[in-house]
Order: sequence, then structure tokens, then C-alpha cells
Amino acid sequence: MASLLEGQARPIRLADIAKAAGVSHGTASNVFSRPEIVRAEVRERVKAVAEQMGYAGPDPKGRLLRAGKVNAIGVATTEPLSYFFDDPFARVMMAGISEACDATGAGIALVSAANQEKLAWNIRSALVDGFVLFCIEGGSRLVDLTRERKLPFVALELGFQDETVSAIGVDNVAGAKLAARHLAELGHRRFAVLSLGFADNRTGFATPEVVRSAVYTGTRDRLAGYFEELSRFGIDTATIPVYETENEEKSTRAGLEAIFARGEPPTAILAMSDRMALIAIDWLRAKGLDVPGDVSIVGFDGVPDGALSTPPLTTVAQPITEIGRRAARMILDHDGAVRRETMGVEFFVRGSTGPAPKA
Amino acid sequence: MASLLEGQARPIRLADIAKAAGVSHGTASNVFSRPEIVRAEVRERVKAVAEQMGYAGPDPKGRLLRAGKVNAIGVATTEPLSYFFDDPFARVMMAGISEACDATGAGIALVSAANQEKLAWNIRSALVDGFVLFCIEGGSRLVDLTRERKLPFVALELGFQDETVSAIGVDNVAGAKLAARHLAELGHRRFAVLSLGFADNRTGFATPEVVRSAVYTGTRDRLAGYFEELSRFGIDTATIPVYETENEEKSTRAGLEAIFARGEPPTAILAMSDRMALIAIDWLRAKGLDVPGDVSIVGFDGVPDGALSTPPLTTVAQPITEIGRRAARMILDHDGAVRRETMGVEFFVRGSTGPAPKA
DNA sequence: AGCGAAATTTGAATCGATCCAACAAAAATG
DNA sequence: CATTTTTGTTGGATCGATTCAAATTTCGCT
Repeated sequence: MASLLEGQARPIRLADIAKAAGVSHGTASNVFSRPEIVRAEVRERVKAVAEQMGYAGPDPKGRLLRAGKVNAIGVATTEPLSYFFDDPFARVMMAGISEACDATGAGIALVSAANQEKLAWNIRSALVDGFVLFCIEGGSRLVDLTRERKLPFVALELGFQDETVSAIGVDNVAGAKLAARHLAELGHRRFAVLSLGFADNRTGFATPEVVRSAVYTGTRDRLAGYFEELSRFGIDTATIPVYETENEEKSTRAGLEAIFARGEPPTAILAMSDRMALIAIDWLRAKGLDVPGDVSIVGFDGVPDGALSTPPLTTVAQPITEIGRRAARMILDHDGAVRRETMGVEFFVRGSTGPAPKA
Repeated sequence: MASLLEGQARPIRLADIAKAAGVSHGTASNVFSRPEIVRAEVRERVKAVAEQMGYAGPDPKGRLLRAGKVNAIGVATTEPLSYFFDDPFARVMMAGISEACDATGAGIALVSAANQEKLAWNIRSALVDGFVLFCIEGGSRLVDLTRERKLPFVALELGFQDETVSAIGVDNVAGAKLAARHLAELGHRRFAVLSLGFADNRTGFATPEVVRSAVYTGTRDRLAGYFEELSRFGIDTATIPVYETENEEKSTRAGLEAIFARGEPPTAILAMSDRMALIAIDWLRAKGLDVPGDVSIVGFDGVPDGALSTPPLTTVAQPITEIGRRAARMILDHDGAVRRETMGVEFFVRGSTGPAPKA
């Protein structure tokens, strides 16, 4: 009885087993971690004692300190945890990361937090061997926070000037050009851009000034790609409205309102994410505008949902799963080097784009 | 130079900082964990030394051992890790778990493994305060493995006789009855059941013997609910084919083949998961059969995809998110008690069910 | 029985922090 | 100025394991 109550109060340690079985803790440890080097008789005795005392097996907390390696990678974002399961882009990315982790038996720790302070704490105290960072809104702070841990980490999206951080992303300029050329070739001449952020916490029409001082160079590059290609077709890019959203419902709808409130509405929308593109399709339909009859839309990302929408989305597809796989592997077999990989994109022409309406 | 190389070889510990700054390790620790109790002058000096030596801050591995609490819950399954991001049921469940974790700032560790041995190892060495178990195929082994850790855990789906394990699930009998009654009232008289497993690694038509000796009582209960309600309508349940699948594509299609290969095909299918129901809709369409014109189908789960299929799926909806929330909370504020919660279900009549075809 | 080799076992050291009782120094009080 | 109180600092103990060189036991063989 008494022993039962004591058991409740303080979990049994390996040392307790050793003492009870009359062996050193070295031997007791071996019984669990390398049973083959312990004499059978002793091994069974120790195991019996452990069983009888209700020992839970070597506590990973203790083992960890000695071993040093956690065998898990952290995946962090500034969004709430549910982002990993809700967002289509994140989900495909996680599938790639999962694959790489499954292959080596590593675990995944999801790190996030409601507010800044908790995020900092969670990053600081995450039990992981390295991080994969979802660098969306607030990505630069996430990088700073993570850097402090002095663990290997990879930023998804090479949205940073900073060449000292490992990153994997796509060729934004090339992808954007593909999208722009496609629309220009269909005869479109009046454009609008639904843009990702150039810096944190911004929303609204982006001025050239904002673009020039962009923190997120990925956003800047996509815009540069759009503009460069459109110029080639003789289009005056200075007049194209570029609306910065937070890549979610509210600001995207606000952006569309703002864009269509101006005179001469666009016949083509370049969206820097499928998310925004899909929201745009929905918004346009609600306004009674036909896609692609009245307005054509091109997305960016290549999430599975894009193929299922009505009309299906024409988009610049990133090799999302492959990016995830590589990111995870970069952490798993980290060699101390900083790597920056740029992946190619594919262009999927589907139903959301068509010839420019006859004016 | 030398110090730089040494720094590479062995990460700097708090003790190194303490020595270099000429304070005790106790004080050095306080500088980081309770800065307010250290004299400003000392605090700044220690911080400066830490910064200069490239200290990464208190290592959570060390802290953990003292603190005892990880502040993360493990979510485990026998499926590969990608299951959490691919499977609609899992995703909604994870959203609920995420919510509860976000609220308390806890992290989520995903635990899984390709093979049995690795799974055992991963469960044994997961750094978590408790587990939420996805008890699908192989659930009983997962429970056994987890029990050994002597940490709090909750089984999702009260698929176990074992009243000593905490679990959250739905009222399977009531849910099944709802589905059966709906179809019976629509005039259906010839049924087939796409069943979940009664025990591990089984597939094919289930005999009454198999049903009687079910390991997964959740499956048994759903079947019992179906049968009880159908009997009430004077239907001879003994003739109803019950095909056990592994709740995935292959075995479900095999089941449909087998069911429709028999004489007198069913006009109504009771599927114990939306997954199977959706696969069935697809299979039937491919066979040229109309849903619900020729065959009606009722699912079970209430995943979001069911609302988007063509036709949208009539189904028994579990409060999945709420189950996830509660499961996580059960671990987060664990009080040592074993809890078994049974949640109610809702019945959504959508487009996959209609009147029985005139024979 | 005696001897060296092989197989086991031991116990101190280590991993990297936090906690806390005891002590010291400075400040407040009589 | 002596005494109490407050504030800051110290260093040993602890969390729960693993590791490894050294000590011990066992075994095979003559």
C-alpha cells in the first residue's frame, strides 16, 4: 500500500530499480538500452523488478540530456497551429516534410503561438534538432528568433535578402513572367495585382516607394517579373494597381473592392497566391462578373484546391511537396553549410483565364 | 581564433558564461530566467559576456530535466505522418486539438512511424506530457505501447472495451440508427454495409463470429445500431452483407466489387466512414449507377469534403472539432482520473440518399 | 590448480540547466 | 551606532539518464 502511494508521488527512476535489484545503475541502464551485453540472469531479474515496481522505462527527458539529439524537427510559423491543417499550401508542404521525416523516423514538432511573447518562448524552448520556418507574414522576426537558438534552420520562400540564412524557394521572377506573358498573349491590357506583403503589417495600394524598400524580396521579385514581362508588350506598368493583402479573406476582398472602385476595371488579375485568386473568383462571381469571360485570373502556388474550383485555376505551380522534402532533409542531414536552393516552377493553364473581352 | 574553434566544437553552456563573467552559475541562471532579481549592473555584464561568447540561451534540454514538463502533447497514430495533413477526418480533429493547444501555448508533437519497431521507439522516446491517440487500424497496440509510458493519454473513438483507458467518442449506436432509419423510411429494403475493422488486419465479409469477437467495439456498435433499426422495419439483417475494409481506396473498392458481384444488389449502402462512402459514390458512378437514383449512400463522420462531393453526402456527423478540443484539454489539464466521454451526433440529410428505386 | 582471455559489472563523470537554503552586503530602523 | 530588514549572491543538490575506463568475474585450457 505504502509503496503504491509513494509511487504516485514520485515516479520510479532507473536508480530505484538498480538499487532494488542490487545492481549498479550502469547495469540497470544497459538492461534497457543494450540488453544483449547483460547476462541473461541479471537482465531478467532487473526486468522483473522494473515490472513489479511499475517502472515506465528510461525517461526520454534524462536520455535526451546525455544524447543531445532529439530526433525531431520543429516547424514554425507565426500563424495559429491550425494553419498547418487548414491552409492548402501549408498542408502540401507538410506532406513533403512528413515524407522526409518518416523516411528517417524523425518526429515533427509544431511550433507557433498566439502572441509575440509566447512565440519567442516557444521557439526558445522547442525540443528539436532544427527548424523549418514558414516565412509568411512576420517571417523576418521568426528568423531572428530562430537564429538565436543556434540550431540549423531553413526558411521556406527565399524572401530574404539575407544570404546567411539557408532557404528554399522558387524562381519568383520566372514564375511571374509566365503568368504575365500568358495574359498578355491572350490580349489583356488592363491589369491589377493582388500582392503579398512587401513588409509586415501592411495592406492597401503599394507605392513604388514601398516596393523599393521591400523586406520580402519574394514579393518584390514576383512584381518585378509581372512588370518586366508586361512592359515587353508595351503595357504601361506604372498605371497598374498593386494591392497588398495579408493573403486572407478580409484584406483580399477589400483589395478587390478598391481595385474595382477605380475607373476602367481590369480584365486580368495577377494574384500572388492561389488563396487570393480563389477568393477573387468567388468575389467576382458574387459581383456578377464572369471568370474568365469578363475577368481572367492567374494564381501562384499550385495548391490542389486550385484544380477543383469552378472554373479551375490557371496558376504558377511551385513544387511544394519537393520543397518540403528538401527542407526537412536539409535539417535532418545538416552539415553546417548555408544552402540556398531555387526551384523551378510550372505553369498550369486551366479555366480561369481566357481571351480579353472585346472592348 | 582558438576560442572560435572551440566554440564550434562544443556549444557554450551557462556555466561557461558564469565563469567568464565571474559570477556563480546560480546567478547566471537567474539572469536568463528571472532577470528582475539580479542587480542591473551584474545582469548587463553577464548578458554582454553571453552575447560576446555566442551563447544560445539556456538549453531547453537542460531546463526540461529540472522542470519535468515539456509543454507539448503528442498526437500518435499508426499511419504515416502525412496522415495528419491528408486525411479529412484527421485534419478536422487536429484543428480542434490545435485550438486547445493554442489557447494554453502548448506545442504539438506528431508521433508516428513506418514500422512497428520504430513506432514503439518513437512512442517511448517522445518528449511530451501526454498523448492523444488516433485509434484506427492498429489502435489496440498503440494503446498498449502508450500505456507503458505511464503518461496521461486519451484514445479517440471509444473503440475499446477497456474501461481503464480515457477515451472520447460518439454514440455509435444512436448514430447508426439514424442512418438506418433514414434509409428504411425512404423505402429501401436491400442493404449492404461497408464496415470498419472488427479487429486488426482483417478484410472481407464479416461473419457473425467475427462481429461477436470484435476488438473494436465501436465498429460492432455501429453495426448493432444499423441492424437493430432495420429489424424494426422487418428487414432480415442476417442476409445483409457486411464487408470489412481498411478504410482506404483499395479494400473499399474490393468490397464494392464483392457486394455487387452477389445476386440482388443493394439499393442502399451504409458506410461506417465518409471516406468509404465517398469512394463508393465514385465507384458507383464509374459503374454507371446513379446516386441516389439507383443506390443511396449514407456515410459516417461528417467531414467537410462530404458537403462538397457530387452528390453531397448524407451522413452521421460527429462533432469532430469538439472531440479534438476536449481530448487535448483532457491531457493539458489532466487530473489523474480516467474519463470516458460520449458525444452526440447529428444527422445531415444531403444529396446521396433518395427513395428506393421502384423494383 | 593456475593462467590469460573474454565477458560482465561497477561507479564516477557527464549532459545543462534550476532550485533553494545559507550567507553577505546594503539599506532601513530605533 | 547597533540591530533588523531587505536585497543579492553563492554553491551544493537535483532532475534521470548514458558512458567508459577500470575492476571483477567467468570461462577455457593446460
